[in-house]
Amino acid sequence: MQFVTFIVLRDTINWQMNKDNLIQFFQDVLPMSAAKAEQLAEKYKAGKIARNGYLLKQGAVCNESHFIEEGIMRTYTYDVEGNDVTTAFYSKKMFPSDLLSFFKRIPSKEYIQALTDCETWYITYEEMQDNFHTIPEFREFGRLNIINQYGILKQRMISMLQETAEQRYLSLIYSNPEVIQNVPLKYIASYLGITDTSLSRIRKDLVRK
Amino acid sequence: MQFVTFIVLRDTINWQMNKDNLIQFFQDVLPMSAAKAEQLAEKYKAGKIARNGYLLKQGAVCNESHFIEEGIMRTYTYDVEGNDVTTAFYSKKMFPSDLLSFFKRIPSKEYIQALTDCETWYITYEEMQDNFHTIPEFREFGRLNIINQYGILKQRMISMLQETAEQRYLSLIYSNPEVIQNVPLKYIASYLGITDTSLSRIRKDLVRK
DNA sequence: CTCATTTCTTGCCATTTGCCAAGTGTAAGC
DNA sequence: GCTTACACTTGGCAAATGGCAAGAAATGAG
Repeated sequence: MQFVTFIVLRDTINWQMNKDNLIQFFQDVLPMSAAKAEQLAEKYKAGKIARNGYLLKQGAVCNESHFIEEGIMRTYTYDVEGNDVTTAFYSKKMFPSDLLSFFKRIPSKEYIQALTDCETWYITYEEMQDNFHTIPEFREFGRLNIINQYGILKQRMISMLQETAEQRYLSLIYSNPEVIQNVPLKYIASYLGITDTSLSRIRKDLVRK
Repeated sequence: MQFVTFIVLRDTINWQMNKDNLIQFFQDVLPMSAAKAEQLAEKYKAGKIARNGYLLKQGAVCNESHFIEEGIMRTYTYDVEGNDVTTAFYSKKMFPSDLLSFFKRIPSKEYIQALTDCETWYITYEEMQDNFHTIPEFREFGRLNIINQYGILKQRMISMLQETAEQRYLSLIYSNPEVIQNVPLKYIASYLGITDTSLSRIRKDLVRK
């Protein structure tokens, strides 16, 4: 319903997404002038993925790097028993992508799925390579962005080592409240490394406290 | 004892480490001629860290990128309760480093400690930056190496999500048998995300099987 | 609106793991 | 040799989590 309203507005007043979030993101990752950030942003095109659609499927080579303007996505794979395992959630201003597949040009092991209707800014691998070669700031941004992704992943791994499922759940609420509102509990549970049954109990206990 | 013998050899017959492992590593990460790989390897210097010594301490900026020729290291931090949490083990042909600290020039949150006497090849941040600017293959190697580290970390996180502690222990034995032989059980346990008591029991059960 | 499906909760019981403490074995220093 | 750490194992019990199944609640399709 919300999305329908949005479409109407779009058609009626010729609304279009602006790149402010993207531009700001460049500047947050790597200090640069607004003009330079706008120059980088110009390379990105608008994309849309409908709810339950896929940005990437297992076996395909990830060929686009997306920045989420609006919506929520998740990445997941299947474990040896065939269970669906959510490895990450992405919302506004995040970069859903299989870096390994994208940069090494190898088939991805995971799916990237839209959990709500999504709008993104994206650039293809070839375009990114071109820009890497011709714009030093782009190259540097790309490198720092990978490092940041690495840092996020590392933090997540440490939290798996040393925090209880309840603490991890609270951290997720704090860092990504949108996800809690919009995502089925079973996905959140597998992201936390527990079953949906256990997560349901954890939530019950939290209400009591 | 082994190490003492080694020193004697070194002094007696003027033995010196050769860079074959390092050269091979460059070629494994990024296809290139042997001559080019040797050129990159020339930039690296020999380093030694004695058992229980530190390659990096919390609060310091990681300023060297090491490749392990011989020995075992671990990275660890302290959690909120002050417990020592091992986040990774490194042995031959691996890259112990805090990438986040190294590339973003920020204080590290972790310690990198030698668990045995170690020999490495290393390069400083400044040297690496110079080489990035002047040798395209070095830049490309650096980027792919980061991506590979990201892939390793991701695989480890997925294993935390979907495997039991026993499976993770067996995987570690398979992938890094040296570690099992040389590292106190408590470090291995915290790496696996369990207590040393639990790991001891898991080992007992494995013997029975 | 109705029906079917999915999502979420709950109870029961088994398994895993944690916590604490005692005990054994081993290596290093005096 | 003796003592002192340290590493590892083991037992007992508590807490966390999983597996299974039933049922309630919410959602979606027609």
